Amino acid sequence: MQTKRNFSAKREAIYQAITSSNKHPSADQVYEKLKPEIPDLSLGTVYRNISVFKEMGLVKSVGVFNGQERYDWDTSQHSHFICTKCFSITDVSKGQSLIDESIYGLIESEYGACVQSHSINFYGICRKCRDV
Amino acid sequence: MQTKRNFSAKREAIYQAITSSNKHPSADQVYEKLKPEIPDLSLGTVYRNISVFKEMGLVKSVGVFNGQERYDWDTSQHSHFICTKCFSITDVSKGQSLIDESIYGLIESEYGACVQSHSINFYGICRKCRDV
DNA sequence: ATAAGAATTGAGAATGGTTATCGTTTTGGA
DNA sequence: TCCAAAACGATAACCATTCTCAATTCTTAT
Repeated sequence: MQTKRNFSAKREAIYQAITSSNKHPSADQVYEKLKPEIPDLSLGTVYRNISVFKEMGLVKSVGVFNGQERYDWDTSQHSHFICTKCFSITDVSKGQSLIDESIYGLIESEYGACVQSHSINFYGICRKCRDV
Repeated sequence: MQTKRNFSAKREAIYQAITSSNKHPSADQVYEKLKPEIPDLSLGTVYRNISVFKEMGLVKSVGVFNGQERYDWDTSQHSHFICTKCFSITDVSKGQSLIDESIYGLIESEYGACVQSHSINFYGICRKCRDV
């Protein structure tokens, strides 16, 4: 019954850093978070392993905000709220579908495209930034 | 009755390059498009003027795809289909709202955030790439 | 245990999109 | 015309990300 992943110590730490919160960190944020406990960690290693996670389907990109790509360990369909001031990202509408996916068929018939997924982002000012 | 913008020749050309199609070009695509007719155009000027357009509200960002920011002259609410192979961007659902904006209020009450806008992107393979 | 080969890593160089700098040119009033 | 502001080209700087490569660490068969 060996389902445990066979990750290297650093890969495991990077994966934990991403999955241990819902902050949707950038590569650099993962790096800064781990630096204290793993002083000999290289930023390149963080990027390299995030690429691995993406290929494995364990992690996906939320998008590029403020110049940095942000990552999400929750690959199920949900939306995000992005603060345009501090660029914090919050999960929204977990479990509920905000759009009727019959729109996929409409787009396919109108444009001849093959629609595979969609993303919905909300933008505004988060509570913290608003309370300043 | 002087509503004509007072754009410099190059600013006007850059604006025309963006508004004359629905391709949602990147800065570099604008530059390459104009280069033949304006040989002494600088890429920096393209970036500079797009920033001006953004500040004026004439143009907004569609997002960063394949490492390049893409721009849209149509600032009304609509969605986009992005081909994950060639990164072409197509307008979708012009005129129709795909989500119930009452969700704005729900997000605001649940997270204390101030929601100002949203974007919906569809991803897949466009007709051209599919027909290859 | 051990050796060979594969996978992983750190350090730093390279890349590429975007922004900033600066000296020059152009523009638009007074 | 004259002057200040705006816009420009060229290029350097910036910064997130990717790549390179030699060194290190795992795997696994023997």
